[in-house]
Amino acid sequence: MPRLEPAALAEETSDDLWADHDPPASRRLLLAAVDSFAELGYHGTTTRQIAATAGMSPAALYVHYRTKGDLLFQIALTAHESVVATLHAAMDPRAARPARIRAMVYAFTRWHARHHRAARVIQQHELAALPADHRERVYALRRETARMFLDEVSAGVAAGEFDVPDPAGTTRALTSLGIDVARWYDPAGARSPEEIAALYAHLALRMLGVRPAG
Amino acid sequence: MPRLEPAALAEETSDDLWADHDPPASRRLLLAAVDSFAELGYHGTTTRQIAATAGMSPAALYVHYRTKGDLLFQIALTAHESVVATLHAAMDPRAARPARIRAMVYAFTRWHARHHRAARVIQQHELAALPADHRERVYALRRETARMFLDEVSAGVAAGEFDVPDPAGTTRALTSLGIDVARWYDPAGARSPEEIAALYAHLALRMLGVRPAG
DNA sequence: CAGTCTACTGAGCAGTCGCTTATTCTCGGG
DNA sequence: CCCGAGAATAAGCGACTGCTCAGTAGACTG
Repeated sequence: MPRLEPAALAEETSDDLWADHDPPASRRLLLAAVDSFAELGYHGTTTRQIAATAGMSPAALYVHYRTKGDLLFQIALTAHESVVATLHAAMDPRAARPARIRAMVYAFTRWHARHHRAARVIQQHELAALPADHRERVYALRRETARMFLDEVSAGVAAGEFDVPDPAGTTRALTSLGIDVARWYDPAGARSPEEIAALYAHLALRMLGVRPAG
Repeated sequence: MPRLEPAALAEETSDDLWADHDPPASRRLLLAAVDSFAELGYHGTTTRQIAATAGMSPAALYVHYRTKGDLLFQIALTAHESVVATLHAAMDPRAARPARIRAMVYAFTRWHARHHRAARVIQQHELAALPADHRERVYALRRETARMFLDEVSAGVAAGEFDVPDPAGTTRALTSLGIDVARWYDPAGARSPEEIAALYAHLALRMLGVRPAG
């Protein structure tokens, strides 16, 4: 099991995705929406539920958000931007290749465990409920994430540091592994986000054909 | 890239999950429901949509199914039973360990690509819409699937054939990888279910620390 | 040809949905 | 003390939801 530098990786990005969301009432609505969307789905959640969870009347939601879909868009945009920021922060340009991709997988996986509620909302197929232009903004961030992983893997293959017959497919598997953590992760479960992330970073290096150097 | 025996693996289970569902009208409703649930989610789908897709009046649905939730249950049960059957068929008791787990990952992954619509329905968190006893029957099948993989990995570790520091976590990763295929798989995409399955079987062996024997 | 059964439909009920509107509350500044 | 402005509410609109039910069409029985 590879050792990671927990201190260096721990706090690149804020723990609370919605920390800088003001005013407080608007933030409470967002939090309520994330929880409810994650558990019951976008269509399974009513605006009345969200408002009630936030301790407000049904109409209060429309003081802060134009529509229910607008709430979903705010969640999706914030979450995807956070993923991209987390990845950028994890990529130390001075680090060697295996260490860098390890840090990326670690950060990516840990993000999906920590923010599993938000991650569930955006990975369920309910982004289809968004208007096309909003959906496209989210997809652009998603493509950026995929590209960061693929560039790193491809460069490693070109440099002979990775042994990967199918870089695109393997990269897809790498990211898929991290994303799916949000589906099954249980805060009451045995493993912490950091333990899962460390395991997955280790598995990623194996998938890339990196011999365990020590 | 390991070679798999496509002939031996290809047709253990029927291609059509709903083949033995009679009468035809009931089957058409099921198919319509799977498509619609997969695309719009359980709560995002209306009984009128399902009936219309099946070419019937809204009330016709209730001739064949007690409730909308009953439709979801039939889908979930059929799909999960198919997964278990597919896995059992893939486990050749005479095969050596690495070949057996490779065949399991191959079959499991290919199932999730082939039946990505059904897989999406049952993996979205909408099984929560089922009554507790029905949900429990589905979860039992899911536990059986997980146990089959864990038993195989554990036995391989005990026999010294696999090099796995964390068998439970690695097994979870193995299955998670296959399940998540249903989320991103696109029939119009570059890779066939068989190609994805072969890649994932290969990656699984790497994750288990099996040296590429040839 | 009368009687029976089954698959199916048209019409609609009671309740809920997202969202709007008119009104009241709250509170800092003059 | 009153005022203006944004935050929040009560009430409710029109559309739609899952589901029901009385009734129809058509194939089978005797």
